[in-house]
Amino acid sequence: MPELPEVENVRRSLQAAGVEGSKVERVELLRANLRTPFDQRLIAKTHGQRIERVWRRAKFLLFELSKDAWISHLGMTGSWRVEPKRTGVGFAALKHDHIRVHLSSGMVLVYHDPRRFGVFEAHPGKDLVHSKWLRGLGQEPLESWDGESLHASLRHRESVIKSAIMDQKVVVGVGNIYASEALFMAGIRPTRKANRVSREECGRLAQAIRKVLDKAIASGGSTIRDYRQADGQKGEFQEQLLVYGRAGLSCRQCAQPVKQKVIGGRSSFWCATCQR
DNA sequence: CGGTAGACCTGACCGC
DNA sequence: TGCGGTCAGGTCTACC
Repeated sequence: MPELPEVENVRRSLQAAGVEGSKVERVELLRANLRTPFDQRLIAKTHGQRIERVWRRAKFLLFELSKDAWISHLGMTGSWRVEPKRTGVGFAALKHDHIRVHLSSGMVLVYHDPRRFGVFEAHPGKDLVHSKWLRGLGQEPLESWDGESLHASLRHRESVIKSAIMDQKVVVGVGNIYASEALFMAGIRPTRKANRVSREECGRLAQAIRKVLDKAIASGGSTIRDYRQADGQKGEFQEQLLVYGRAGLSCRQCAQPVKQKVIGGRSSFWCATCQR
């Protein structure tokens, strides 16, 4: 489900719900694992700590606590939802709710994930740079990153450009939807070899990546099926998609039918006229 | 090292 | 109504 814009909107909606500054009473685990087994002892050690800051690195949500930290990844279908303080009977757990974080304010943060490709891990100490999940990640596209930097990473790449920009070592946050979108915006075919994308084209592509991610963040992300912000709101960027999911429909730029094919195992969309 | 197929998991949808 | 096949926003691993 979630690429950078979706994760960023979850982060903002958690922030808006007042999660930062609240105290963790208890993390209730409704099963033993997601993609990886929970370390119950490490998680229990975070009871009583305050959530100081919720931030994001790549597609990871990071909860910085008083002493330790939690790392959360939403995989394909993960979501966090905020259940407000409730007097009397609480909320019933839904199918696929796996984690309930009880805050002392009475608020409950619920992690829901049907396919369980997500990750939830407590990390001892606040210094997350050594976490195995974050090690080796490339640069944040919305910070100091540009076409030069992209060009340098792609120069010796033999893979196709679409796979390359989805590689989190090259640049983080771009997934299957925004890869197709950015390549369309830059006029580059997804099947082109990465090392055949010129410096100028890398400039346009880096710009396109930044632009599409920015716009998607501003629209609350793309809700294709599961994705929700923590307050339950859907995103709206799916209305503005140029090629993703539009196979056979006419290109918004030239009216030719949009093409679709599996590239690197993922469904990919492009316009053969507008993209070279 | 780089590249790619397969694995992980559930649910929705389509054709028979 | 049921069954089998396909597909889905991500990443790890095994293998060449």
